Amino acid sequence: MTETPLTTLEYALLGLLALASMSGYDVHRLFASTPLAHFSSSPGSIYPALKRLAQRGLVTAALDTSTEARPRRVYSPTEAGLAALKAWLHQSVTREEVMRNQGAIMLRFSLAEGHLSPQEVIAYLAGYRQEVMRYMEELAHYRDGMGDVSRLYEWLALEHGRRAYEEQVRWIDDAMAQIKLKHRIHDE
Amino acid sequence: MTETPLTTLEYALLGLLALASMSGYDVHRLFASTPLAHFSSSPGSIYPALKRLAQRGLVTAALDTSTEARPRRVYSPTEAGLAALKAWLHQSVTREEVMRNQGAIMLRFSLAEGHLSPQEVIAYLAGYRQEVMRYMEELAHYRDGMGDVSRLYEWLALEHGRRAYEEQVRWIDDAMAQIKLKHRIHDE
DNA sequence: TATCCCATGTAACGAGTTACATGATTCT
DNA sequence: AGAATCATGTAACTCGTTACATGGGATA
Repeated sequence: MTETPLTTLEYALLGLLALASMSGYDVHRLFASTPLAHFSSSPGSIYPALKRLAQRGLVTAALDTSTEARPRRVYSPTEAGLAALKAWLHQSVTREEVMRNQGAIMLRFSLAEGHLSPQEVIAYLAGYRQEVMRYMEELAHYRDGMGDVSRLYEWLALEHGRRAYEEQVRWIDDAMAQIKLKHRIHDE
Repeated sequence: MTETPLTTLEYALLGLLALASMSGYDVHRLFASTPLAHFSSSPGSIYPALKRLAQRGLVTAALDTSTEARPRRVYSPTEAGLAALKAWLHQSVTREEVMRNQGAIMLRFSLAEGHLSPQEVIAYLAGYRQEVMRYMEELAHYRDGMGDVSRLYEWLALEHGRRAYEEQVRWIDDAMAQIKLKHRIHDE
């Protein structure tokens, strides 16, 4: 097998279609109107991605020839598609993602509804927190090696990054608390 | 002319070479060791990018045949290269960048040293602040339209974004204060 | 002797962007 | 009547990623 993994966009599409079957144009409108995950709404990215998913057998297209001038292709995930989505949602946050693919981390989180149990989501966030903390230590170590603050702008840029990660940890803590509250989960 | 703009990576290279002439391998080591701007350190991205810059006449390569086994190609920016860098550094932050290219914003800031006056950097940050505020208003508007908090994870994800932008504003304010302090610039 | 690091590159591939194309329907 | 919107797609292009190639010097 050794199947190549899907792109972030493909997983996003899979997650959306799991929420509700829709056409490529529906996806386009969603991406154009939603500020959440910032994917491009260009047809040149969406339609080919849907096609790829269909070729892999992860989604099926139902032709809606009812009222429309052009037949709308309404996509739904297949069993294999749902399985792939779930497998992806179960992946814990990696250091790599913390550094350069923060979008994927939040995408998995926001698509977890209905696929992961509250306990699993909390475990996911706990892993996320750990990776952020680990990376922040590394950043601090690097900054210590920097020594003088001769180049102010560079130092401030580093501080910018550090603060962003700090804020992430605060958010994680609050998010975990809210999820626990909603589902009446207690520590220990 | 209608020259196509450079990629973020190419501007980063130009900015680094303006700080100090170096070879592709030096860049590789820098990218591999520095957590700052997270570019890939793979040779497949760096060497072709340097080549493109050379073809455009923005950098020149000096062959260092002194002691090395293989001749090192040490790159330096040309006059045209420095001009292109400066033009880029003078670009103010756009809404587009705030949404999906935050890295470029900070890259320009951290490379401004020696190219922009403190006043210009402060103006840059002020523009940055304005765009973030504007975008945050849009986010708030969108969230109000969301209404119920039935889908907790989606709501929390949105909150994550909002907080990140809030933190950015706080950082901008602190950064501006520090720069003003250092250069003894007073308001009004 | 063998393996790692220096230092350069190339080749294949994939995915996203931009721009274009089509044609019906609804708004002005 | 003309413009914008719905709804689909394709083609060219560019850039970055991965993997491979080379070959000398240093290290074990």
